[in-house]
Amino acid sequence: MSLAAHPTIALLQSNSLTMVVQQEIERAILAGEYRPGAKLNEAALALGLGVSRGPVREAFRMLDEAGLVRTEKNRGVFVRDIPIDEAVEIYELRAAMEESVGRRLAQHMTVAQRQEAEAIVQAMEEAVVQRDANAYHLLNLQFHDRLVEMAGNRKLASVYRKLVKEIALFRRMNLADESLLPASAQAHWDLLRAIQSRNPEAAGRALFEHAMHSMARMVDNDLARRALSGESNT
Amino acid sequence: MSLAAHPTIALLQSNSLTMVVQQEIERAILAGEYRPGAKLNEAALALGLGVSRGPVREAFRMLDEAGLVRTEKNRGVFVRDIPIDEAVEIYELRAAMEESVGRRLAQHMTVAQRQEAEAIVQAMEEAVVQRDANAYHLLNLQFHDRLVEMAGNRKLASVYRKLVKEIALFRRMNLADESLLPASAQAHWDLLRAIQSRNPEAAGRALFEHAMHSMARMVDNDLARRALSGESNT
DNA sequence: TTTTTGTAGATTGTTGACAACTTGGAGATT
DNA sequence: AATCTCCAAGTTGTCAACAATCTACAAAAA
Repeated sequence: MSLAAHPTIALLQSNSLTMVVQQEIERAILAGEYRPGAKLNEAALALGLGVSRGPVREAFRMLDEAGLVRTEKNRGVFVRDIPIDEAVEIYELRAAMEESVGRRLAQHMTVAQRQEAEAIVQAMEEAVVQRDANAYHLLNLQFHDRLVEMAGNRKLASVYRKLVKEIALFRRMNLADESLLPASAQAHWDLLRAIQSRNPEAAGRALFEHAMHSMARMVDNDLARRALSGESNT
Repeated sequence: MSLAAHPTIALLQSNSLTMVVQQEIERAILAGEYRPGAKLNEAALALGLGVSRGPVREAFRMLDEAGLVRTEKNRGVFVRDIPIDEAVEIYELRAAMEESVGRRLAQHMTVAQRQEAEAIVQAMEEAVVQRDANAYHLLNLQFHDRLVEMAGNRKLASVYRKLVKEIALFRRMNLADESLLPASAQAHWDLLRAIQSRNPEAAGRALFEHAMHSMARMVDNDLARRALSGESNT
């Protein structure tokens, strides 16, 4: 029986109810269907998904460990509200990881990989022309995700993706100013050029600076928004 | 009611049964009471801890997400057996993080922090004199953990600690050759000197190289052991 | 009015029971 | 002997009920 496990079989094997529930709640959170800080009601979720509370609770424990929700004993589970300080910390960590990615890619990136990355940046250019900030944002995520994966360190890729999910929770992460998109697209061509230079230090530094730059933009956005809405901190 | 919550109260609040169970299983795994690959029996654990299977299952989901166990549907939960490839990946990621730590420490480490770190290395020297490889190992872990914490990025510290736990699962991680300890202690003085130089790049590189060096030693150890016991791969 | 106390309803924490699945072996078949 | 089939025991997956806790509101006290 050494049939290469049929995909459907693998699907059924990994899909305990808990897994399905976990993925669904995670999807809903990342899609913004629950606001940061919102309370997740066990019984209501269980009812909505047609399962009992057991699997929902198990899914909660996974999401808690992953940093997407926070649990208060006897009070419930809440979508995490990432404070700006933590968002900054995540960006800094991510920058360090991307630097490492840049170094590795400068040494090992294949032609096919470079072409794939170029295709994504090309698509970003089109999103810029069409003034589609949302599409641009998704392509941007995809670009960096692909680079990280191409670096060939699965553990790094896995941690990176968890960080990206947490960042997505940051309240004001969202909409980049449309006028900045053209420059941003160009910056991604520059990243590819730096990698193509085959100079690990230069490529690493380029990706590092790029990440720190986008952190700075996030902080600016946050400060501006905070000033507008007259909030104080958090 | 702004009494600073009494510690005991805080304790009881954070300690649902699930948390207690999770910590206990984690402790047992990291203490080596269960071999990598060993099966964890839900009912037996629940009985042993005096709780029902629910909290045990929830703890399993947390440990799975943390990478300490692996779950196979309908078959059970097993202590993860980290393959050498993944151990290498973790070391590489850790090296990138430590480089970042070194840079930050070179810029911000206080005198008190430096003295604390020096005290740890001093204790390492004593462990060397006493040929206490176990104590040395613990001090080594503590040294790096403190440096990471001193860098001031809590997210980085949290991810770092998770990586250290996973590495601890690697079968052949353990016992450093006793004859290598003196040189290793000296290497830690060198790390502190590099940080003290206030040159971020140099300090980062020093910590990076140190981490990569200990990865290389681990790989060598693994190869040697594998050759001895006539295994092939995994 | 303001604060405190008490209580009902809602929610979470935990448990035990049942269903579904896997595993290992006894007996049948080749 | 080797292989197959089937079954029983053990284990995990899921559920529903009960216990413990929190929350909100109304009534009582200051």
